[in-house]
Amino acid sequence: MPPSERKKPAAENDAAVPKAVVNRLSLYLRELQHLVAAGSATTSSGQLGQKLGFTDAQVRKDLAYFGQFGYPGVGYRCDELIEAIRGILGTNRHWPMAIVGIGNLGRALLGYKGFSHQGFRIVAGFDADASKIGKSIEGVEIFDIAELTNVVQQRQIKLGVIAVPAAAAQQVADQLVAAKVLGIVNFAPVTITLPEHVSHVGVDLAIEMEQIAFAVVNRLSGG
Amino acid sequence: MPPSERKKPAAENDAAVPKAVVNRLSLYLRELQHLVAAGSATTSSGQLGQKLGFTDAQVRKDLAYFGQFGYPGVGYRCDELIEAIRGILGTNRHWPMAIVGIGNLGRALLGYKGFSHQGFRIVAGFDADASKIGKSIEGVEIFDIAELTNVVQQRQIKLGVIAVPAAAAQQVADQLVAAKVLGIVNFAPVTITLPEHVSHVGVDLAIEMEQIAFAVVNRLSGG
DNA sequence: ACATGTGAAAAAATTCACAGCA
DNA sequence: TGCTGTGAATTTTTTCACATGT
Repeated sequence: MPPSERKKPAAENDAAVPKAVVNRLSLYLRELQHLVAAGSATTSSGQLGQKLGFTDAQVRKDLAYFGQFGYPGVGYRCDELIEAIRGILGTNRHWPMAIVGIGNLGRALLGYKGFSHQGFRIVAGFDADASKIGKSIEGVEIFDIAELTNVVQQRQIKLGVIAVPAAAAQQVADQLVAAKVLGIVNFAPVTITLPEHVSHVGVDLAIEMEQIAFAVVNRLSGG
Repeated sequence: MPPSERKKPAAENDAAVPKAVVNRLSLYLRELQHLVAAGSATTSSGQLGQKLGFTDAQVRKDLAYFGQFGYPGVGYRCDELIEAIRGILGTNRHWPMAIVGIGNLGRALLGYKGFSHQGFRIVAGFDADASKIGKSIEGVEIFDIAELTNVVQQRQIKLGVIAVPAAAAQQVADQLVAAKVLGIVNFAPVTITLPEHVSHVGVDLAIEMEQIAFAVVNRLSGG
């Protein structure tokens, strides 16, 4: 019998969960999946923390936001903790998603293998370039961006990924919001403005490089 | 006369600068460059913060880690602050870099236009696949990964980008370290272990999607 | 008048340290 | 014994609020 929620109804309105905690949760999940692939059945906060560069207390405190998942004196059963974290993150559900902008980055995202394991399925691509429309790339149909609202509704798309140039990003974001996606990941190097009820995450490849440059210039090893 | 450093020698050993501060610095820089492109000569902590969703005090405190860059009663001169931040981040230098792994993502990175504006120049690609070696993609020569050490030294490559499958990432990281790169950006979905003196940043596309899933499931709008 | 820069206060996140259970 | 879960202490980060400079 898994101790899934000996106390807390997993993600109650207790307190706002810091974004950093959610990010670490994803790292724990990734590490747990590697552990299972390597044949481990159980692990501990100490082992998990060591692999990722966190303290054992941090691992336990992070999990404590959501419930009690371990066995005192023993540790955590990997498969149970994986399922618990997937439930918390929502990656045990199906997430139909669309990529908008089929340039170099858009194509790379269409072919990325890592999404399917966490419930993300790319069910449409969009572009304004007539030479791409109607084609199928990596098994995904590419539509005219003018069809976005229709296709998002027909295919029940919940998440949109913006991979267009900066100048077009806000307009694409507006179209995705109008089509009623629930969340947006923005790869364009610009800040987009969205209504409160639409979640978003921004990823800027140049900014990641800038972080490494700073770390090097200041001789830091941080990750 | 810019007030560049009325007090602090920009990035002294005062105190460790939080990673979150450095990340926001990159966002300020991006926003300032958009402001200049839009014709603004000056801005203020309030305006900058509003565009990015931070308070004015936060913007000022972040900059205060590195010196005094503003004019009381006036604000900041965009061009001066841009140069100051570029100096802090180190993006006013030249950063020869290499992409290891010329799959979908590697190719997208080779063609990414956003790097050159911040001093990053891709001067080599590496792959183990004989059909790619010797070719030129997006104007970048692709070498056999066995040549990594030689090429890194010949071309004075300072940063390495890992875009290989998870199973090969640690080995590639070790090769980059042996070739004496100063920093590594890892796109493989695995935690890599590096010596203390090599800086690193990890970017996992699936984890970014997981963050959006969590935000949606918990009806958050955070970015 | 207006916006910076900065001590002081407040809030948040992390680490400590130990009771309790397997 | 070994490891979790968690209050308490500590450290870090953010916000406040105002003296200072233009």
